[in-house]
Amino acid sequence: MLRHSILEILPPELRKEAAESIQVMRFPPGKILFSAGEHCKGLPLMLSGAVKVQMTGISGNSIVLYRMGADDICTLSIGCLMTGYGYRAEAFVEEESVAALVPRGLFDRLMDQSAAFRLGIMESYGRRLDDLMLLVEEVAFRRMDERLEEWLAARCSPIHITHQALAVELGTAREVVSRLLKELERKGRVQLSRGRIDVTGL
Amino acid sequence: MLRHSILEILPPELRKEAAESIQVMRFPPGKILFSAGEHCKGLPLMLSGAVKVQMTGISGNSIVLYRMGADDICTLSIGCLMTGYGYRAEAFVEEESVAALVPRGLFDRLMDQSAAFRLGIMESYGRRLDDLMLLVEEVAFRRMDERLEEWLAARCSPIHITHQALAVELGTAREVVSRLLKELERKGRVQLSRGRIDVTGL
DNA sequence: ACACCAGTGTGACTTTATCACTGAACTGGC
DNA sequence: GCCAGTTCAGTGATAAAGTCACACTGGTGT
Repeated sequence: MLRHSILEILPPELRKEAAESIQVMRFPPGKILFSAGEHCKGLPLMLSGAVKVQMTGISGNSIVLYRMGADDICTLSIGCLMTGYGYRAEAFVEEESVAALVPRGLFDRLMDQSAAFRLGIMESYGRRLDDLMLLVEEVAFRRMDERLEEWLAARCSPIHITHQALAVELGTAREVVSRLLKELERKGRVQLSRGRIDVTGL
Repeated sequence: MLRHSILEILPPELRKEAAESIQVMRFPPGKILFSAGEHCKGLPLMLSGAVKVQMTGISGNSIVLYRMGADDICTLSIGCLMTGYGYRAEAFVEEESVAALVPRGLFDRLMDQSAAFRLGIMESYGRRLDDLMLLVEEVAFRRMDERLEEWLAARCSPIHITHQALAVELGTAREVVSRLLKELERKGRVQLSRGRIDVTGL
């Protein structure tokens, strides 16, 4: 417990409080950490695993905004905690994850007393901002076929995903993904089957 | 000097240090606060005015990411200061602005010793994150004609802007804006002239 | 009065999004 | 095994948006 991450380098008094008030939770893949509209119950500090954060527009379409991994603090939750508004996005556990749920009071004390904790927070914010800026640029200006090929090239070959899920990754429509993939298959670059893409050469 | 904002509620010792090490600067409209690739020289804390932050993609197209106003701290600069990387975007002064340039050392001390300052930082980050998430959704899923009409409706009538600049606001191409505006003019909703749009009814 | 140039208009074409529907592949029950 | 229900994938038709190329126009300065 509390073996990892930012929390292990706290000064002794804080470590004690942390050990007492922090809830460490384990989330299985598929679990929804929070959904849109919901209110924040505590600040998740990721100790391990992978969580994707995605958002659904008024149109009903969704897009993956970014992913959180070990040592990330959920910046979205900080915002919700501060403002009291509900979440604007939803978080979906992709790989078995362990997260420490930091209550508000402790969070404030940590911010007050640990420079290392503050640094961790700032880094998480920085990463998120960067991710989102890059995403805006991608979505606004880059071509779909390029983005799709990059996405495919970035993972290892038997990729298990549906066209619908891939469309959410890229922020487009399922049909668009289907057509582009079919085109790639015609060119002999991938091989398609239900729920699976084999990359044969990019 | 230091009459405003977060800085006026600091404890006395910090106020003194702040007054000594902070440079208050005045920027005229049109001035570029920083551009892409540049390195961060100090943390701008906006005291008044308006600055727009925009980014240019590899394609050469640009998009306005968000705007900063009074009491905003430039979150992008925090990231640059921490990581040492250059800016990914550029900041353009729209209205005469006054900003306090906080050096790194003072920033760390402020974070350490002022809860109010920390809160201000977190709020700025929260706003930015929110702005960007909303923008991603807009760009990815919403129709251009709707977005254009909303943009027009949100300001008061003789709007002085070129189609090119409007395209950057919305993250699209100049031609698209020209055509949509022409269409609106045909419908009698706006009246177009060089560098100017009169909204006659939306 | 003329040259120059930023700003605008538009045709032709490509890419992407949307709608509507078909069929194919898995699932669970019987 | 066979069938019904469901999820996933393919595709035509059409509309919206982006790209490229080029013409025109209104203002500026000389």
